[in-house]
Amino acid sequence: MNPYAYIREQVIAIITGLAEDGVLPAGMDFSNLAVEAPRDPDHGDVATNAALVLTKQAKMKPRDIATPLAERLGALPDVTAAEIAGPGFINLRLSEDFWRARLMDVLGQGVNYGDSQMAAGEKIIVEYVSANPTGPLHIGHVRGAVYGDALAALLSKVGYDVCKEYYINDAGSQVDVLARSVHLRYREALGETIDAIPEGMYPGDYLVPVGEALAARDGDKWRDLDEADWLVPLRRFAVDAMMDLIRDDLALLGIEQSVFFSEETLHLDGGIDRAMAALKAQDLIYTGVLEPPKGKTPDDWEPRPQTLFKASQFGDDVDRPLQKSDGAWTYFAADIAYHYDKTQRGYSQMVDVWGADHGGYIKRMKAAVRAMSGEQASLDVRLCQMVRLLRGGDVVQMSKRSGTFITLRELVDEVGADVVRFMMLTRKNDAPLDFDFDMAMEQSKDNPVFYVQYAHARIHSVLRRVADELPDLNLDLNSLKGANLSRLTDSAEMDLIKQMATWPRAVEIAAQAREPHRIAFYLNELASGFHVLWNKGNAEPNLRFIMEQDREVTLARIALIQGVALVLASGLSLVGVTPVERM
RNA sequence: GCACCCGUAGCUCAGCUGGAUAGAGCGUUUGAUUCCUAAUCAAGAGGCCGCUGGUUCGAGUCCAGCCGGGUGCACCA
Repeated sequence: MNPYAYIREQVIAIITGLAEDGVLPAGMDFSNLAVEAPRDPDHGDVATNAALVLTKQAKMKPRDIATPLAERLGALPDVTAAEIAGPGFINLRLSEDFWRARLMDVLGQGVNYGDSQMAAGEKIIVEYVSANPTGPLHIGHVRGAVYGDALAALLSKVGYDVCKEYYINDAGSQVDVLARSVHLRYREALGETIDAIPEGMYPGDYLVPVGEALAARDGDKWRDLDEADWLVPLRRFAVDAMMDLIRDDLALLGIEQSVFFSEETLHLDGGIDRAMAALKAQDLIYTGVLEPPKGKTPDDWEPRPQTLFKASQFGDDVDRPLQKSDGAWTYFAADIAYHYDKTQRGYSQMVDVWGADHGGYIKRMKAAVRAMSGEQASLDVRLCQMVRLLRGGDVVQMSKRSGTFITLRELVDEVGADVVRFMMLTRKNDAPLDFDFDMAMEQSKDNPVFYVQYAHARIHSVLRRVADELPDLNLDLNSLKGANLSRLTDSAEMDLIKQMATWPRAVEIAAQAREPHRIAFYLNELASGFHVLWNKGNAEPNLRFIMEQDREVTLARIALIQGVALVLASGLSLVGVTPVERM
């Protein structure tokens, strides 16, 4: 149960009752009515702003609303105190048994605790990574990959039917360059000496095995042909090889997308034509000449008629070209077709995860989605800001040209997938992030991953120990559900239960905001709550988890920390981090 | 020149979509280890929430305008 949602229902029921009794006007709008935890715990367990938000509608003073409301709230069985505070807040204290019942929720639902029906099976598509298939993934891709994957998991948790998708840019000129680079490596594999990789080709060693594989499969079949004869088949071969590489890279982070959508298919099977026809049918395409960009005009600027999409009708700054001067479709046209395809597949909610350098592209893409779906579909673009690598306090400079960029594989090899995933979620996605190698390697509370994992491992350490010391005590979940939780009375114990009780709400808020980093922050706080209780046991031996002379209290405390372990484990798996049991 | 993102403690950042006396970690000062993992915990100091107006019972949060930082700006992907 989500205690805040539950109390909110009670508040609304009471207000409705008061309206029936003529104390308050009927038919008021409750959309702004909030029930949440007050910042200051001294103000109670939950607080509601009901009297404040209704004051205008009811044409009554906040306190005149709050007084009868608080009176009836105070009479609820779960409420031990209801007081009016400040400008008209009502602060409620809930009974300890109410909170203890929340621990039962956790034990009863296990890792499913916190699942929500917020989205009730709605379809949503999350597209992320979508790196060009021209080489292995590097550090710049990692953040979007982790963010997108964690977001997808979070959306599933609240009931969405999520499709995780990768858009393969396999139709542009960069894959021609890839094919030529592979042809070069192929000739090399057949025994030719290649001095230096020419300017404008991909120099990376990762293409050496691709050339070798091609030679092994096809022999010298392609060696002496004209480029026109090998470009298309080699492009396909090379892209497939790169996608295998990329899938392997993603697997290192535990990321597995279900659909890999090829841009090329849109060109081949008429997908672009269909999308363009849909726009044309609404008279949103025309031929025109764009103004030169303000500020710095490109040197080779010349006015030329182009096929344009009326993006400005849908909130974009200017209309956008769909065809290049040579008549070929622009990337934007293909992108429109790709999103059109998503709508045709039944997705009216789309999330795209992009790098911050694509920020200027958002308006036109959202405009296109709105236009071609007749305002039925919406696109949400989440930008991930840059990641700076720090080592020894210095920024690690990276440049593709000098070959000093760090690959995803190198990063995972050095610090491990768990650390990479968690660290990438310690900032909200639209804030720049510093990834500090020294902190990532640190095995202390400086490292947030270890801090949370340590709490989980510590709990399992206790569980092992109690099994050892009290072997006849039954610790399975059913026995724990029978524990006498009224033996949990210490403030640190109750605080921990209250923290667990906020998990369902934390999940929903994070999903609504599409901010999985909130999960990482929640886990840090829950881990902290556990460490506090642990240390309290150090100072006061009667607060330890294992009390050999008092099996009843031991069982209750084991139930408590088992609950914490369950929430930690489900939160960690939500962000894709292993809940280790031993460290 | 325009668009988007950011500006909160010495540093790095949260702040639950408008709530009460603005929080955490690092760093700093002080303290806790015969004890279930001290890989941890407790306490103190530290603030013009970039600036100025506006909206209202109430603004770090919303709006406008400035200032400062980042990203991007026909046909490339």
